[in-house]
Amino acid sequence: MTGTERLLTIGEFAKLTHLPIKTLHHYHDVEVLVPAEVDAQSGYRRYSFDQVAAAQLVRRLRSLDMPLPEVRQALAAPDEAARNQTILTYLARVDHELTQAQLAVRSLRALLEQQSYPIEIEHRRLDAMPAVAIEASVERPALEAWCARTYPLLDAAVAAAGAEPAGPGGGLYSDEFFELATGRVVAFVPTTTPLEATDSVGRLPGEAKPFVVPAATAAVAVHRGPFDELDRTYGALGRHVAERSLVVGGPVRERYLVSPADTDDPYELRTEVAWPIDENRRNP
Amino acid sequence: MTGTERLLTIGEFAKLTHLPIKTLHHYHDVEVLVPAEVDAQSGYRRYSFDQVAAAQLVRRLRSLDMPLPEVRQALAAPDEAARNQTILTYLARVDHELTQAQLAVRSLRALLEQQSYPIEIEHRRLDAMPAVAIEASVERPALEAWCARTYPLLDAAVAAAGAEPAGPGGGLYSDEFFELATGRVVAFVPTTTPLEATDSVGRLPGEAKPFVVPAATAAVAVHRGPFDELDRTYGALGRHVAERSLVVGGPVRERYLVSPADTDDPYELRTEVAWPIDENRRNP
DNA sequence: TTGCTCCTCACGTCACGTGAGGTGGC
DNA sequence: TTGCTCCTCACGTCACGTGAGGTGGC
Repeated sequence: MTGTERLLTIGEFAKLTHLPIKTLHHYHDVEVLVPAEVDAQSGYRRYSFDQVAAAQLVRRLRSLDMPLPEVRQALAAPDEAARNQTILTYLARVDHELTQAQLAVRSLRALLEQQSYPIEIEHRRLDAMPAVAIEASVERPALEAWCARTYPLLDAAVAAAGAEPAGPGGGLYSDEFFELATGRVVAFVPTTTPLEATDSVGRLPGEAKPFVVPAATAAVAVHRGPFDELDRTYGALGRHVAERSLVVGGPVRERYLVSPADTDDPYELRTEVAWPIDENRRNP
Repeated sequence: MTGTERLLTIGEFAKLTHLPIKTLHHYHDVEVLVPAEVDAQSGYRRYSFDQVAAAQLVRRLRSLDMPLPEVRQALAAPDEAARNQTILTYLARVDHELTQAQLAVRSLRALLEQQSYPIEIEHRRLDAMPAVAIEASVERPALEAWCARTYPLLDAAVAAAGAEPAGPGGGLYSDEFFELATGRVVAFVPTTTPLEATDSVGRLPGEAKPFVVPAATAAVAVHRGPFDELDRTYGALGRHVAERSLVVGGPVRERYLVSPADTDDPYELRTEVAWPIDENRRNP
């Protein structure tokens, strides 16, 4: 019996942690779980008992699909409080995604049972609107989080300018956003009067800028329900436009009549989708 | 205006369905969504309006992580009823997994908050037990489903033999099962008396065979809670055994004192884990 | 005619899993 | 000494994503 604790072979460690050997190899490669000791001659990995707890944590985090780089960071946290904070933040994200997924299941069941409402489309003249806007290149999966950050900034900018919002916020979506899954998005909040560009320090904080949502004629429909069902409304609008050989006249715009800021129930959401058309031209 | 409906370019189709062009390419490659028409000269893909609904279904199924081969099968179903059945079956699976994931989140939160109970280990002599058993090579992720199928078969076999179960069912788990994530598993249900091998037709239905769970001395602990937290108990047992330089004497065995057949709440589950040890030998 | 859209092909990514072929340890 | 455990290395998998380099369509 020496003072040094017994070390475990990779096979023993696998049995204790319920992590397959090949997975442990991988975690060594990417430095998520580095063995306490590696035999210089044979290359045999040896793990300490103290690594069992870490390995079990990795297994749990991976079962919740935390990416390995994030797992590595969590394990490398300076103290337990910091580590727990990282993990709890991630768990909040997972919680939210699980709720979304459950809604998606419900939604798909409803779709299969033909419970979906008919989509009504009308043509409407949209007047130009003064607004405050933030523009960015956004990746599709990050859109929701981006909006959650951006609209409060816009509201703050409107308030800071001493103005009033003139209606619900909205967004313009470039074609690339849909075709390449990443592209320009303009988020705007309309104002009663046009704002001037920053003429005194702090007038429009952050990236917010005065903006005019251009006038347009558009095919318009109101989408009811969660954002990830928007494809149904887009499909109906696109079909409507294409069947009539109408020419698209600019980026699609959405207005958030009932937004996530107004309700927690995705089925209460109301989104106006406007598909601008060029009245002076037709497709052959 | 001809009788043929207008077809959509891939860009238009992407916009309507919210599927990126690159993803549509991939779905063409693997024949999940084959364009209605492909221009022989240019290779340009053309999609029909009728494909929009299918594409939206694919998007929804993929957002729920249905593998593409399954998506293809669902779309290829002979009629709508068959298609819906396939999808609903999958949705039930997803529902279950989402619930499990939510439990995993809760469990991890509890772990971080140190809410875990202490694990008590005792050494115990386990007598040999007559039983009925089914043996198979099982992959780790499929274990739960395999057990759900197998134990009812064993119960039926015991009943068919006119015998009585002599206690809760259990399993023997080979080392490869843990180390390679796939290996031999024996599921058994103990019987009051030894059964004879099939001596009349139908005596022991299916793959069920008479079996004797060998006697052993073991370090034993009772695990409380969901199966995917079993690594905690395995870690404690493994540490206990290794620290005392005990030699492992055969496959780990579990007994399902309170099993999923008895409760729907994973926190009510009780699993006895026995780690056999060889009393006549010691590690150096 | 000029952009713009679309094309193919090869390679990258993420987290492993799957052998092949070979060596170390009790 | 014989298995058994463990090793590395290269390649495969799944569902795309990322350029490079090039052509078609209005």
